[in-house]
Amino acid sequence: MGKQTTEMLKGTLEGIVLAILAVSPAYGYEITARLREEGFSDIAEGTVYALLVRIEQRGLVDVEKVPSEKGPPRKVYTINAQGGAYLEEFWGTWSFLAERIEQLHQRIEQRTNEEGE
Amino acid sequence: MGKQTTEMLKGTLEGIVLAILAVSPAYGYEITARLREEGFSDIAEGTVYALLVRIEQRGLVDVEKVPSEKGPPRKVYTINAQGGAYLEEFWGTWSFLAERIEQLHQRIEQRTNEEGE
DNA sequence: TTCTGCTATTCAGTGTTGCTATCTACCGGT
DNA sequence: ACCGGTAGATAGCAACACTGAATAGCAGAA
Repeated sequence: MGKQTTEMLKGTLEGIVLAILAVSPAYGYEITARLREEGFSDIAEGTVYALLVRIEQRGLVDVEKVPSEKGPPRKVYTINAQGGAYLEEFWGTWSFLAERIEQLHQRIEQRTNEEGE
Repeated sequence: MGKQTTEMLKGTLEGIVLAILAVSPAYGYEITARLREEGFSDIAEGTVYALLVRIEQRGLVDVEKVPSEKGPPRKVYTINAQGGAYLEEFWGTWSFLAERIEQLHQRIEQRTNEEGE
């Protein structure tokens, strides 16, 4: 994965994971798998587990231990009210940023085209 | 500024500044001002200067000292070929991320609406 | 002159975050 | 008994944005 991607994920990965949990509860290993399905192919497992610990400590998710047929018990994470509020805020922040950047992008594309004419 | 915004800026602010420089060369103080105009109202000056040092050391910009009528000489930054390439990559990375997140967002909005019906 | 205010840059220290690498642990099949 | 897949935890590292303060030059007011 590019270094740019890594840095850009900072601050967004948390929201992405919460968004995934908003679709349906999941445990760490599963979340990693879903991330890969979503196209985030190279997110390290360690990263996800560390992130889950963080959002649990902040009280954004509820946790339940569920025995697994295969391997050790799973920690299933469910987004709660506080997490929902945080996610709402996340979308707001994201939209703000995305709009400004999109504007900049378009302004430059325009400039580049004008130069070419 | 919200903590979410701060974290989200990581990895994007660099691209944003390069994008601003792609529109036209500028010096630090001016860049801060432009950022505020663009809507990034609370970015600290110290942050911008530190970032400029970084991109200069990576050779993404050319620097020229220009005397100022007011205050100390200005360091005018111009984006160069390498910086242009980096910026191209930035747009790619950004588009990738923005698409995935937008997808997730829409999936959740949809789900929420279905629930309400 | 001295002080204040604006322009302009620099720097040390801090906190958050994602990555790497490694470790533990449980289970089924060979 | 061993290995591969499932599942989770952790220590150390690097990158980045923020805070707060210091430095520096010049103009006009007190």
